[in-house]
Amino acid sequence: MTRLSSYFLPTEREAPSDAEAISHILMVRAGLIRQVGSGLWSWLPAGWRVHQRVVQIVREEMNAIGGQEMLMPVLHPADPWRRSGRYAIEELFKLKDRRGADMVLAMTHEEIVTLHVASAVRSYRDLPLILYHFQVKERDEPRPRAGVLRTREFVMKDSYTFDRDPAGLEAAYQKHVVAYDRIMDRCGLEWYRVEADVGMMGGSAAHEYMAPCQAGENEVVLAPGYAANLEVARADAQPAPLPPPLDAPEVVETPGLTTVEGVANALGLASAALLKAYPVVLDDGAMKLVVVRGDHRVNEIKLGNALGTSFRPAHPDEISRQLGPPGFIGPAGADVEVLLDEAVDPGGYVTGANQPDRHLRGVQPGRDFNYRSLDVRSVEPGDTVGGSQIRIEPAIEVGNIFKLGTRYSEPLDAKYLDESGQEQLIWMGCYGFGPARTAAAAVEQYADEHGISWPRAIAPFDVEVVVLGKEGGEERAVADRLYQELSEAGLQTLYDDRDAGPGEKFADAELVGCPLRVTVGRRALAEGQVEVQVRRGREVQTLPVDTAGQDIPGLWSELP
RNA sequence: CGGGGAGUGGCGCAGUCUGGUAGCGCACCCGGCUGGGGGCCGGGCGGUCGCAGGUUCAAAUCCUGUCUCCCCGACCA
Repeated sequence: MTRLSSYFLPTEREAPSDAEAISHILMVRAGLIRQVGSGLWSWLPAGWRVHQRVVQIVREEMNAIGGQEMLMPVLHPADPWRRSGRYAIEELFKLKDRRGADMVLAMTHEEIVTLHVASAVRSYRDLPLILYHFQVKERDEPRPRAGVLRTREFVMKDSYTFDRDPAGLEAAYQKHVVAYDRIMDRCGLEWYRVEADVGMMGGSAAHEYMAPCQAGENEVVLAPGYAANLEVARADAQPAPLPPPLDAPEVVETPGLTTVEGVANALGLASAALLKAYPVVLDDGAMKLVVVRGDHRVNEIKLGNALGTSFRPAHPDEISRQLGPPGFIGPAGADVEVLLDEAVDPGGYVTGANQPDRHLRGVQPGRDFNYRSLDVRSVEPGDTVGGSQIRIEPAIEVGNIFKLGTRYSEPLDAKYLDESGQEQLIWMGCYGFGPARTAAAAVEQYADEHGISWPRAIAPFDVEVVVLGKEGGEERAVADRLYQELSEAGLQTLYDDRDAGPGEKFADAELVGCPLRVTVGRRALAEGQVEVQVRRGREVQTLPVDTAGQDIPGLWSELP
């Protein structure tokens, strides 16, 4: 029984002045969320209903693949985090208890769940396991933003799988693919499963579930049969327009021209006819010269993955000492290993001459310098995959699945005995899902100029009954009865029984965005009808009063 | 962390430059009218102007410090 006259749904006519993202503006205006501090949000009753609906869908799908729900605390002793090596993470909230013991607020639960499994699992007979919980995560984000899109505290479903070997992990991973695909479909979002960076954590595979929308912080690269995070995407570059080859490199004077654009303009060439040199220093102190086409950009994540180690850009003095004047360096004659991007086709290019105010033209990879070939560039609009042009779209990451391997079982000593009595490390996977981001993504994807338009599976209410006319009038009696009938038919119904004008009620209903709005007013009632508006598209139809209670549930079940 | 911006009733804002004891719209409360797209009339409630010092006869306004929030970028195990 939810009557708006006594329900805490504080809608606002105006957007918060500091909000930019659509989901931020609308979720606040619709009375779903309220800010407490930077990156800290309360969920008001209607907003929490949305959150809980997403949670329930996730729970059902996790249970369907054999997940076992549990609950672990948010406050942890620091020790397990020291053992796993994650205590140093800057985002980790650290505090002390009254005795001065170091504590942390959990950003995820690998350490704790692994310890439980380590202490309870003895035998291969105890595996596999899928454990999960819904729990608050705490992260001291450098920059929270856009309402509930990026917060310092949020509820996450995190599941962890424990298997005896890589094949078992693969099976657990595939189960999560199935569950997550279904979750995304059921929530009514547009989504992509994309290849993702496995990071420096040494995992072997990762995918992200992305909901495309304007406020997204990630970029996904799409082509028929292909979807990847821009961080790791590979594609074929458009060919570079190159001048005719030269028999040998020639020096050209380029005084003061230290940018690709400047040199290209001065020589009347396209940027793609130049090579860009990017000196980096690896962990072991070795300098490498990364070379990409002039119109391309080095992708530091791909570069790090290709190198298998972390690195930093070389300092200007290091460049001067080992290569030449910054702005005029190039691979020809360089005294460090050259890592040439795969998108550099054979041909003669303009490069830095490693001398002040000079470039070389007609430099050919292989002939004029030796190199190792790697894919280290960011893909760009115009690139193709399998002959089709790629699209690059912003998206919100709402879920991720990740093969951890033995990253945690090793430091935390999670082992089992196999059939031959040998101790073996447990193979783990971890899988996150954010209900808050799912809700925000749905707002972003389907909002129109009137407000939110929820997918029916995650709307705060299935249907909103709006009654027009005075207290005690016939409209009220009909609406009261309809509200009763819809509730009994199993629809979660919000009843706008406030003493307010029609304009205000319609505006609020469309702002809050329940998939159906039923209007009981004098005009249609005179014909024995009520009006039903489908929120998405705002089309209105009329139904006979007498059968509306039976017809509306069917209508609702047809909605997206 | 770098750059930019903002803190004045619940929300959105003006007032600050040029100091004189706080105002507008919406919301809210009371009464009446109205009743199909945020309606009208009348009467009200509500603010130590983020905080702390200082200057001054007098500070929302000037000075110093500090806290908080937002946006862009960097970062995001």
